[in-house]
Amino acid sequence: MESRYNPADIEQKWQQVWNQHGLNRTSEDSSKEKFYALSMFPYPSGDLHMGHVRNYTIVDVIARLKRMQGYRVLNPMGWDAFGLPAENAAIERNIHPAKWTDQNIAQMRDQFNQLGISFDWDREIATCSPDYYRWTQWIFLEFFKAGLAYQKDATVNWDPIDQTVLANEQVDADGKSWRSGAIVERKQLRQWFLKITDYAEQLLTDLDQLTGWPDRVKLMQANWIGKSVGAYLEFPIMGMDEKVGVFTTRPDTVYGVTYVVLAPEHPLTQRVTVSDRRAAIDAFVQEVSTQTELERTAEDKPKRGIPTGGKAINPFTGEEIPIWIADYVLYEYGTGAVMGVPAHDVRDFVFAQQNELAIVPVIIPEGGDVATPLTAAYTEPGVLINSAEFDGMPSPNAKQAIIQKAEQAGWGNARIQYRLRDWLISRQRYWGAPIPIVHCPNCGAVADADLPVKLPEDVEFSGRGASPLAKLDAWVNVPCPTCGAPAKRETDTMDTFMDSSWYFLRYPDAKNDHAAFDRTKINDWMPVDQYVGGIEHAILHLLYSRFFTKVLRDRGLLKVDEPFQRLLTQGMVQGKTYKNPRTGKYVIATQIADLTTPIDPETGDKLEVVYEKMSKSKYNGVAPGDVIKKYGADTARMFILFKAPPEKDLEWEDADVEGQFRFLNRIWRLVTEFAPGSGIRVQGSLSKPEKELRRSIHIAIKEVTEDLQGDYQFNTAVSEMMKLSNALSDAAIKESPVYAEGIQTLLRLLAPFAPHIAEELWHLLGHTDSIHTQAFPMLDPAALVADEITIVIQVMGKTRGTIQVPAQADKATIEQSARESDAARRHIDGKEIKKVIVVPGKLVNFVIS
RNA sequence: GGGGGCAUGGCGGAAUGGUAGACGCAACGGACUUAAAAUCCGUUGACUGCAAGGUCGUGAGGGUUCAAGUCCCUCUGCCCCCA
Repeated sequence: MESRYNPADIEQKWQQVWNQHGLNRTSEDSSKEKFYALSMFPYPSGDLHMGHVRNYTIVDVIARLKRMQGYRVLNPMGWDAFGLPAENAAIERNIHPAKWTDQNIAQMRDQFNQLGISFDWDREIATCSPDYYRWTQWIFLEFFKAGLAYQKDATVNWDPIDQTVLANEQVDADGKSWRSGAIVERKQLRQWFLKITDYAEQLLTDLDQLTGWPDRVKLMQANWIGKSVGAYLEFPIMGMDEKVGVFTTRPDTVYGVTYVVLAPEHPLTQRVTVSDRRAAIDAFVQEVSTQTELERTAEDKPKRGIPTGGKAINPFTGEEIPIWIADYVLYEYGTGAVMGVPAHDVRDFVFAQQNELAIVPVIIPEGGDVATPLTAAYTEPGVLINSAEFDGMPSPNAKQAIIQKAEQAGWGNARIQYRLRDWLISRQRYWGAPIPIVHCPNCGAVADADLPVKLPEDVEFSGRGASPLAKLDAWVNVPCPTCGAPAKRETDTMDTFMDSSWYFLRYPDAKNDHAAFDRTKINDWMPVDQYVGGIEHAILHLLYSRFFTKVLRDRGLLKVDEPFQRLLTQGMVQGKTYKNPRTGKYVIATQIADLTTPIDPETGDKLEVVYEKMSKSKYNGVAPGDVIKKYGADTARMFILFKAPPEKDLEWEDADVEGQFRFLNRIWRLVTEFAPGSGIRVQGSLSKPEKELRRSIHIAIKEVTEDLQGDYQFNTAVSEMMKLSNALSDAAIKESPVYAEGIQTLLRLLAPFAPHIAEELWHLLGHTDSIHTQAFPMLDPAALVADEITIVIQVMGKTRGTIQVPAQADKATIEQSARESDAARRHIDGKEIKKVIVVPGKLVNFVIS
């Protein structure tokens, strides 16, 4: 039975067999419990990279494990196939986005199969296919019907040379267009939004349901939603029947308001500006309009603002206060205006000092004094002063009391505000799902229920001018679905996050051509039991998917509150880079003479060796195909699983890949050298070495099973298999049925991790059915029982040695043996023992004087 | 600036408050070989000792405890999110 382990021979063979037997097809056996394993679907760039390999390997182990544990498992795959790169390829290489995307998908599907990932390809989806995006459009219309989709003006990046709208990714760090190099302008355009803010509170509170999510992801979402509790207050404008509305979390400081600030874009800006300030204000507004939000609000930048000349009244004090505009106040955020309380807000303090605005302290520390003049803002809660009838009141009470007064007087009310803003889904691009709306001069925006609204295929891609769709008159001009009058199609397409916010709902019923999904099927399979993907999606994709799920639930289309039960965010795969610390340049490894003391071949500088995310520009990428060719998919999988815990970054190291290849070779030899024994039923009494080996076997089962429960510690699971493999090689009882049990157990433990070699060896042992249809090894607790156990001897908490005692020894016996041990006597003889702590099964600690 | 996380041998990483460094990589020594590769056996935290053993040791400092990598406080460094 001797042969060499040659992955190339066996991997393709088994992949074909599994395919033929439909081993990866989702079981519909309703007597089994369901398990929905999901990987974040990739953008079909054409090349599988190591990050993908890691993601999909992790999910595949889980899926294979759950199948062996008797679940019916849904493990689907699809393509997040709309988006900019396809359109760029069209512009640059004159290939149609659809064709380019299809080619890439075919290539990547092939690469997936080489890895031995057990996807159910019968349920494959591509978001760019009309069979799919017709339902994206349908879901958009559900939002539209529910009043959750609306239009308003918003800012876009505008390339003045190419006369086109740019995506954020097409604007470089200097604010220039990727194509024309022109400075990008900001322009207002009427665009579609989804009212995610209506669900802000639910999206926040339901985070508590997500017990299987990493805390930091939940925290990131909570921060993103950004709930703040406070008050809405209105400041009447002098000489006008208008008010400036502001939101504040500190209504207790309202007596310290010495000015109000409007966002430059605020409609009131023009109206409150006095004539001799007009020119200055217009110039400022113009200047600010070219700045990005980040530039305007960055904390290290000076806050710039100018007075409008207009005045408002602080209704609480009755005093006149100036109205300013400033770059750091954003119109999109909150009410687009803020009240200035320099004494108690850091930013306002700086702003007031710069601009010589009044600073009136109204809060002092409890039992403290007013520092005059104030040298910094006092931002803590405290006790009110200079606040009329509220003087002496502590901040928390004052907040309530002041809100109450505002409500009675009609000056404002309590309000909760969220940082979260409505989701802008319009994209002025071709390669996306068209928004199924017709604009009619009589009826306004009308839903086009005749889905799909297909993307026209005969389109010209120049990267210039309006979106390719807007230029197709025949496509744009249609009769209104309601009144029949000549009308125009919406030419914007949807943000690709729309496509990916519901794809997990399509898999359970991927081929349905009369509905997005069948209610029974969706309620059967949802929620996803384990979702795995990169941390980069911690906020947007996951938040949008949660939002969609809740809206569809409220439309009566499904039952779950939350789409993803458990979430695992896997770490990056990093490659070894050689970096010149002086020039900051990366050097290709093959150009370095001696890798142990790397020297820059051009400059002679000593190179730094660091691990960074794999990328072409850093020359540190490792192609999955190359690794598979050299070592096989099983080795690649084992390496990735063993090298680091799944949520941590993983440093690609060729020597460690070799290590895993060696391990699989050891298993290969172990099994091929083993003559199948007399069966694995263990009967009668076992010899001592048999008992010990059997104990090792069942410890491995226990540890691997525990490592794969909940937290998925693949790295330690692999090391437990290594221990078992070591124990089997060391065993002197190769003829024993216990040894046979060990070999078979090892293979079944290994099957989810290295599916090909496990299958091959399983068949070499004479089995005719697939190892992947076997039950995962079950723990026999009786096998774990040892006759003797090791007890640690400590003196004053320091370990001094160990003793062996019978497993069933009681406390007194253990203590007695411990006292008599050499280890203890060396340190306790002649000393007074003050206390003895006996932890049965663990240790004895002597406390001496 | 606010919030969160992390820090363990030469390296990746293990350790329900109970023998720190499992498992692997690298390194070193040995066996096999004409030689090498592969494989197998052994050593490998530091210091000390002929040995048995001892002392120190999980970023730094303090604390709780019979016992701390693990819990609490302060600090330093790095990473992430938000601003």
